[in-house]
Amino acid sequence: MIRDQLLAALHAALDAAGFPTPPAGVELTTPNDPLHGDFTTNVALQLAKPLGMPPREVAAKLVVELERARPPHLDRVEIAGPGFLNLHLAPTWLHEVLLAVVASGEGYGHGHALDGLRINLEFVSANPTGPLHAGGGRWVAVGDALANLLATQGAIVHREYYLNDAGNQLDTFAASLIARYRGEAPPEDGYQGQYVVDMADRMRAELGDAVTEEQAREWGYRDAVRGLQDDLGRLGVHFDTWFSERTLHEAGDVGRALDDLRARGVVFDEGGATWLRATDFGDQRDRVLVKSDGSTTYLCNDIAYHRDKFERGWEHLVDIWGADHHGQVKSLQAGMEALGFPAGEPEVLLGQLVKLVRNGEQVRISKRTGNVISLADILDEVDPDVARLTFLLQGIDTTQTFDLDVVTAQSMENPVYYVQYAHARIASIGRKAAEVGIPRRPVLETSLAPLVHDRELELLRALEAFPGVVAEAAALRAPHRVTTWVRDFAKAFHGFYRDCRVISDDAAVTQARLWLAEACRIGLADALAILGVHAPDEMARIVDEPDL
RNA sequence: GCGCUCGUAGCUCAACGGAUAGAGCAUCUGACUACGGAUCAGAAGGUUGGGGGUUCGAAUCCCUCCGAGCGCGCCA
Repeated sequence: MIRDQLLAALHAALDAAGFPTPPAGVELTTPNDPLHGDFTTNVALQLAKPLGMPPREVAAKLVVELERARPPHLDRVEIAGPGFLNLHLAPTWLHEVLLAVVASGEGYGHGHALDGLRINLEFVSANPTGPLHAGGGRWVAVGDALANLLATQGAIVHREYYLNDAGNQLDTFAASLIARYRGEAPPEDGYQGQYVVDMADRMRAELGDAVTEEQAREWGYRDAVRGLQDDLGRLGVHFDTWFSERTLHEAGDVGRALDDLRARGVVFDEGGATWLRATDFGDQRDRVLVKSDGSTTYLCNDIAYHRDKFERGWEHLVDIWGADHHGQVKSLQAGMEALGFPAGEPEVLLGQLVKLVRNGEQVRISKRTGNVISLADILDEVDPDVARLTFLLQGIDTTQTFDLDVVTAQSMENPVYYVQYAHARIASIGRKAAEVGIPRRPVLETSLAPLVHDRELELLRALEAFPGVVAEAAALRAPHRVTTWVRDFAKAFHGFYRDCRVISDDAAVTQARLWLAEACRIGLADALAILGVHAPDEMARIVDEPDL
């Protein structure tokens, strides 16, 4: 595309002027301010020092060469500020962007950086001891969007949920459930939440009055998993694999992982326990794998689990964890490296937790103490699209403040509707055009020359930038960058809609703008698809209450 | 004490090492006989926690101090 052509022209200009290519390569970016041109490069600044020349002088020589070679669409080159080279292009280059968008359709913006890479993405993995809590929704939304994002770059992405169904959390939970079932208080360190009482009632309705502790354990586990799947279903998230920790033990995989580690000489016995030489692989201290009572630690099981992921054919592992688990990252990676897997596997994305606020005060959530605001509670009050986008508004490395009052009371003001409204408006324009008998002619028979308004060019510039935004968001594992782009893009569209009437008496302008609208629709739909948010063709009309 | 992640407008958050740090909300002022007003235009709002350093250029990288959250088990 145009970027490649301009880069080639820049390299040619460097050659012609007798300048070397900067070690970091030639950077060609789009300036924030349109007054600074369509593209800008800092090569002159990068070369000034090694060449021992003032940057503006370097730039001047490059301008001469560029004007001689004249890459396509180039209108003029300006030297600005300390030595930036600003390339101003004719609007025709943006018309080519429109054609590219329309030609790619729903796949516009996708890249190939991860072509064919088999990625296993594990996220959520909350214990099957109760419903997902409101803050857990963050990992649902972020994980699913990240999976979509990695897939746009050609990766084969597998969504996986790990069920800790073998540990003592489940024992504690079962003890709490049977206690409630018998009308007793749960153990002191058990699960105090009201939802356990509700579960006990359901269990009685289903299984009768003679439930044993073992039956309660199984029923409670199944019911909790069913509840998790319901919650995820309401957000439209589907996991390809629900991996049960039990099956790992039953298949003997934990033992095999240990055998592997022993064979590799990376463990030692001390104090009746078996230790991993984790410090040899960068961990702060060595770690216990087998306790003196013969049982394996969580770490040991987790190593076996991640080893299993590789054995199932996944080439790269990505885990999304809450930041409260960051202390385990190095240990797991040390264990995996000790097994001979590449350093840095699994790639762990640490997400800061969600701070829930209600009535201006922080709500501490704990399944144990029973202070639970569940994701389902949120979804009872707001649209799933609102919930998803709310969690996708910001990067995961900062704590998110989720104000329940604001999110519910101002649900209608959520940015998701602003974006969806832009999409619905485009569909509405299409309906209107059909209504007044103006069919859209084939794009290749349409002159795009009428598209010269600032609003129109702004939209096309944003569309041109979209593939880069997606590629970068994928590389940085930052789905919120797509959110930022689509909000800005919707804003640009609403401005265009206001200033540029699509359907008018001017047939040529109408045709060009119908195609521009279609390109915008594609951009909005592509971005929303990554975020897992619906792109509706129409929205319920809001009827304002008259002021009293 | 050690480690990880942070600190940006009143609030919630953006910003590839680039040019005058941007949005939304809240506040104030305006805009509909036309494709959906869930919209648009404008105003106001900042010493990017403080201080050093690297760089042509720092919110971004390095050091230090202050502050916040989280973690430092033969728990899971």
